[in-house]
This record gives sequence, structure tokens and C-alpha cells, in this order.
Amino acid sequence: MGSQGGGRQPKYQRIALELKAAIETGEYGPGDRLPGENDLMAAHAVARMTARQAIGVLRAEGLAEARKGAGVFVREYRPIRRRGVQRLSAGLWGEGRSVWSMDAEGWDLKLDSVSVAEESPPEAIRSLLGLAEGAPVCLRRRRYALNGRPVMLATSHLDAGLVAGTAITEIDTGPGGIYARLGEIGHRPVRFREEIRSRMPAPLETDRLSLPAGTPVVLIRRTAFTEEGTAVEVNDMVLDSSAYILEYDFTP
Amino acid sequence: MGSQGGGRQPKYQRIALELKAAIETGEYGPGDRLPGENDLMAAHAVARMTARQAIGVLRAEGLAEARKGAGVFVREYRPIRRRGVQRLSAGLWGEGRSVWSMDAEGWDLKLDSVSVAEESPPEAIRSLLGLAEGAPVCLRRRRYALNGRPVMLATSHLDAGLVAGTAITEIDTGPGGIYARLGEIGHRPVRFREEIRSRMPAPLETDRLSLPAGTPVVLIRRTAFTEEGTAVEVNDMVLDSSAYILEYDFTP
DNA sequence: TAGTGGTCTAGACCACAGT
DNA sequence: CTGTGGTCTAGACCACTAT
Repeated sequence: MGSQGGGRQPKYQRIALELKAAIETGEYGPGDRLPGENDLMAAHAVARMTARQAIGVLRAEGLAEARKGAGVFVREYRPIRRRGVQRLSAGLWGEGRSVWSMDAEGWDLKLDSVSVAEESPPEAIRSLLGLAEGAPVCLRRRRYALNGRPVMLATSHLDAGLVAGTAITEIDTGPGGIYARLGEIGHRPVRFREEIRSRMPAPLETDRLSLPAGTPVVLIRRTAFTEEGTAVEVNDMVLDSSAYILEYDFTP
Repeated sequence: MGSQGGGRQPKYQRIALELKAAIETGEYGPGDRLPGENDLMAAHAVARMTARQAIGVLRAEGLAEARKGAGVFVREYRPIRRRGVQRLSAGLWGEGRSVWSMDAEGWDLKLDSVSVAEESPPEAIRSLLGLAEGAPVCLRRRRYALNGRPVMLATSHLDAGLVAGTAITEIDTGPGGIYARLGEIGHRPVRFREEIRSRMPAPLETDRLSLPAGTPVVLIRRTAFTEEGTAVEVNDMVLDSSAYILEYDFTP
């Protein structure tokens, strides 16, 4: 028949809409198997590519997930609540506890992999840290996993000269982490700025976070300032958007 | 030839990668026209559907935008900086200025459409506002546009009983907006909470924000509390993620 | 009108999962 | 094994844009 055939809206959209409605009414719950390509071809008398396209709509909206050789399944959404302000209270990281242990109340969020390096920073970060051109930064790359599933990548940038000789350049930064160590050398962070963006992930992020198609990432750039107003750390984070709700409390 | 043919990675991914590299090196700048389906078919000796798939990768990542009958073009990214804390300083909205006028420094962000209604709220919002079951809320739906392009939808929910008879139920809330009017009736908001999520847009959001494929939305739910700790307003916002950077400053 | 992207067909081979 | 989704082909008609 070529093009649209019967209705005025594309077949694949009609099929996608029908599937979405079935999910919304609870006919298919989180984790349930949806009709696959062959089912849709038979049920709607369309070609494989058309059935695929319908499924593609749900995938792009993050509603469904295709597992090769197994089928198409309804996605689940159970985010962690990340409190932007309280979690950085000095009382918490000042003595012992990691900044991250509060992230997932009762859940099992843990450090998955760490690497430390010294590199030449991108211009934007270099100028934030107030470093001279060509000055190296200490880079701490980390990945966090929730119940075994990776949910966040974090990369901290610090003046390499400033932190040389401290535990910040070690894999294990010790009790209280980076901020406690910075305090010990007279650069205790007291003020923070978090900048938030969102976009679709780059292939490398898709890979490192095992993201299914249709899941955006949230980017947080946190800059930590000392009492004097100097930026001592820039932490670039990449979050699986389906894993997080960010919360900020403030009294302007 | 069937399946993968030459290399070990799919043809469409190789083609997509090549296009992305060309964008990254600046060969194609923002707004430039990219090779279209026909160009890619000729250049790589592939079928139309394969060329389409390659372009689909760039669209899904938000890098390119297809305009029917015209071609495929490199997307632009020029976000507004939205300061979460300072923008709510009472000094700003206390006398006259709108909370929103600060959003876009020098840009032309303006209210695009407003509607006011009284409805029965969803359970989550009803309980946030501490209302009895079945109690109605005053709903203010607004859309904001930046240089004519819609970038945000906002829906405020307030206790209908509380705001009855005030300008909050009018299209024009008067100088200082909702928060100034709440102050006048003894419910001045002093504390705010913003919760942030991100996901792919629903079709209705895609439509109202004119979003190209591959653009996530950012959801902000702001709850405004009085000195007594009562929630007086819940504002649900839907932002075009490519139009915004959110900024939060705090001293924990 | 010529060219573009949007949609669609009816086949095909492959890698992978569980059935 | 069978069935699944992933990839690919070589055609086709349509609506839309720009000339």
C-alpha cells in the first residue's frame, strides 16, 4: 500500500500509542514483557520495520527496553533522592563519614572504581580553579553503583600543586574524603555551587553507565569554594537520570 | 549482502561516528546542513534505511535536527542560566519585579500564555499542600518563551480556599506576582525546596515545547513554605533541557 | 518542479537468549 | 533448538521545502 494507508496518523504511531495506553492502564507493569516485533506484525498486519519503529517510540521515551533474544520489556523507575545541601554539611564529612553514604537511604550505593591521574585540564576548568596556563590538575575519576548497577560517574579536578603529598593523590583519601584533607591543609571548602544540565548521553557514557536507549543523563558541575572565595575543587558528575531525584532546599 | 558486511561494528554506527567527528572538528558548525539521506547512500553505498539509521543516531543524541523537505542540520546549544537561590530573594519579587525577569540576562524571556482554573489535584500534590481529600486547588498554567521559542511550562498549585478573592485567581497577579500576594494575606513564603528530575518528554510536552527529537526535559517541582513550615504553593515546571543550565549556590 | 525527509513493504542473515 | 531483537537491502509513494 505504501505510505500511511488507513488513518491520517502514521501506523507506527498508532501502534506505539496503543502500547503506551496499555502500560498506563496497568495492563503491563514494570518489568513485564510487551508484544514483540513478530506479535505486532501479526496483530496489525505491518512489516517488520514498521513494528520496530513503533517499539522505537517507546524506547526513545524511556518507557520500554529491548533485550536481544529475549523481548521488549516495560522499564522501571525508582530514583534515589540526592539532597544537594544537607549532604555537604561539614558535620557529616568533617569526621569520618563519606559525603556519599547518605545518598541512598538504606540502599547500597557504593564506590565501584577509582582512578587518580595528573593531567592538563580543559580550559574551562583551569580558569575556574584560577590556574596558570599549562598547570596540571589532579584528576580523581570514580564510578558509583546502586545495588550493582552503575548510576554515576564523577571526576574531581584539583590544583595538582596544592594537593601534592596529601592523601588526595592516593586511591584512598582517608576518613572524610577530599574535603577533610583540604581542610587539613588550610583550604576547607565552605561554599558550593552546583550547575545542572541534562542531555542525551554520549556513547562512552552510555557504555560506562550501561544506559538503555531513551535515558538522558544529568550533568552536575560542583565547584567548592574556600572562605576566601577561591575555587579548590571542580567535580563533574554524570548521572543516570532514571536513578536520581536531586533536591535543593534554600531560604533565599 | 545482509547484516554487518565489512567491519565489525554496524555500518550505520560507522557513518554516524564519521558525522559526529566532522561536527566535532568544526567541519560543520551549528545550523549547518549535514549530508542528507541521499548523500550518505551515495557516499557509503548503503540503502536508504541504513542512511536514515545513521542520521537517527545523531538525532537521538540531540546533535542534529531533520527538517522535512529541507535537510539535516547541526543543532545549536545556547542555554539560559537559571539561578535557583538568588532569583527567589524577597528583595527582588518583594516590590514589583517578576521572579522570572532575571532568568535570561539580557535575553527576551517572556510569558507566552496563562490560564487559571480550579481543579481537583493529584494525590501527591494534595498531600504536599496538606489539603483534605477532594479539596480543590487553584491551578495557574503558564508558558514561557525565549526569543519566541517556548522553553518552559509551569503549573502552580495553591489551596483554592486560601487564595480565593486574591489576584492569584486572576490572569494578572499584579506586581511581585503570586508570592507578593501570598505575603499580603499572611502566608509569605520564606523557604523553598526544588526537586529535579530529567526524562524524555511525553508527546504532549514535545508538542507544547516544540522539542526536536533527542531533547530531554528537566522537571522541577518547587514547593514554597511559610515561616510556620506550611507548604503554600507547589510549582511543577517542565524545561527544555537544551535551553537551561540550573545553578544552585549554598553554604551548608 | 526537483529534492528532501517521512513512511512503508517484503524479503534476508546474524548474534543471542531461553522457550 | 526456536524465537528474539539487530541489521540490511532495494525498491515505493507521500508531504513538504525551496527554487
